[in-house]
Amino acid sequence: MDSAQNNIYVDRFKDILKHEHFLLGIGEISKATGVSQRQLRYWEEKGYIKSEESKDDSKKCDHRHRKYSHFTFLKVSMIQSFINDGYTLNAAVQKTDAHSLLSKAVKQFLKERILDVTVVQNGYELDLGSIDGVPGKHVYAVIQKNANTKLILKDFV
Amino acid sequence: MDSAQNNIYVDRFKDILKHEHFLLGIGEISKATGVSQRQLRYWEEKGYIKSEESKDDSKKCDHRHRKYSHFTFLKVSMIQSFINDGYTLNAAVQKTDAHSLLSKAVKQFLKERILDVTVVQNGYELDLGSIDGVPGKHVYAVIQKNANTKLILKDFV
DNA sequence: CTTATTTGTCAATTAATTTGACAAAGAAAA
DNA sequence: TTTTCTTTGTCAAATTAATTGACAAATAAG
Repeated sequence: MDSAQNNIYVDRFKDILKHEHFLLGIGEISKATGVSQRQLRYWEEKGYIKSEESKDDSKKCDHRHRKYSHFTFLKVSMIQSFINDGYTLNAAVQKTDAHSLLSKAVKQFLKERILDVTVVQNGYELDLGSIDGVPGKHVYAVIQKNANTKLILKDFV
Repeated sequence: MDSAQNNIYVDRFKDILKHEHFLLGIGEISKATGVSQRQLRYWEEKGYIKSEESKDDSKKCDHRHRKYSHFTFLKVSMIQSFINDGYTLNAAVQKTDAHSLLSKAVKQFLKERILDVTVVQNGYELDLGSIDGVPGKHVYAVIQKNANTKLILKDFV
């Protein structure tokens, strides 16, 4: 992956990361979050969460299985986290909505800042690009199995 | 989110990121990747990909709907990307398997390096922690809507 | 205590997936 | 080219999973 093999894989990976968009069924959301299907349907009825069907009028055919975005999955996880700590449903939703864009920001970071990838011993090194005030260098994240991920500065040619 | 509100949300978010584990049905994988359900079943039959059912003997009950991990979703996306460019199925799988751990490395990075989150104008600032050779400072990712995500160095108290 | 919100459960219906089989298209080999 | 092997499409019958609607129970709020 250091040379020619590099772009053949990395460019595809970046492209997949950038465009990935999958939906989850109610059963999968329920299992992964611990929120029952009955709760999910009720929360949707009350407008706290949205399924693709409730967003798009063209998909509003009866008896269609609900599909949820990964964004909604995280939202449900967050609401449930607050509920587990004693918040009411309404309060949990309010707390969750206050920073609903954080998950999108993290995705934006990944899409914009993974510039390149190199293979290293037991892992990978991500090129995160330049950092303000340090010209001629890039920040790299060194990610290795059984080691703490660390950041380093290296000359960028 | 700058003060007391902070941890109430950020710690939950980090925890959710760290432990999120959802599965996808064959229909969702197929729609999101453009690979037909017939192909996915065949690829599994040939051992190129695995569903949860094919991993875990205890789940090997007949007629159960297949579930795939996000890791497998990315793998299928990658295989399809190679196939779209003219690779045979076998070659596409080989190319894909060569760096199958990259997606896990990226997840590891997120889990280990998002130390804190602060609200800024139109976005968020992620504390990515210290960087080798620059004591007393942390790297921050400033993520704003309608702006390129940038990295900055700031004193860390 | 009374009312409103939220969730569990059941039954009947509809949707989505499973398996198995056969055919057809595509790639590799003779 | 011809033959063979790999890969995918399609169909039907069976099975699993989700849908809606309703009622009851549990929980929170007034």
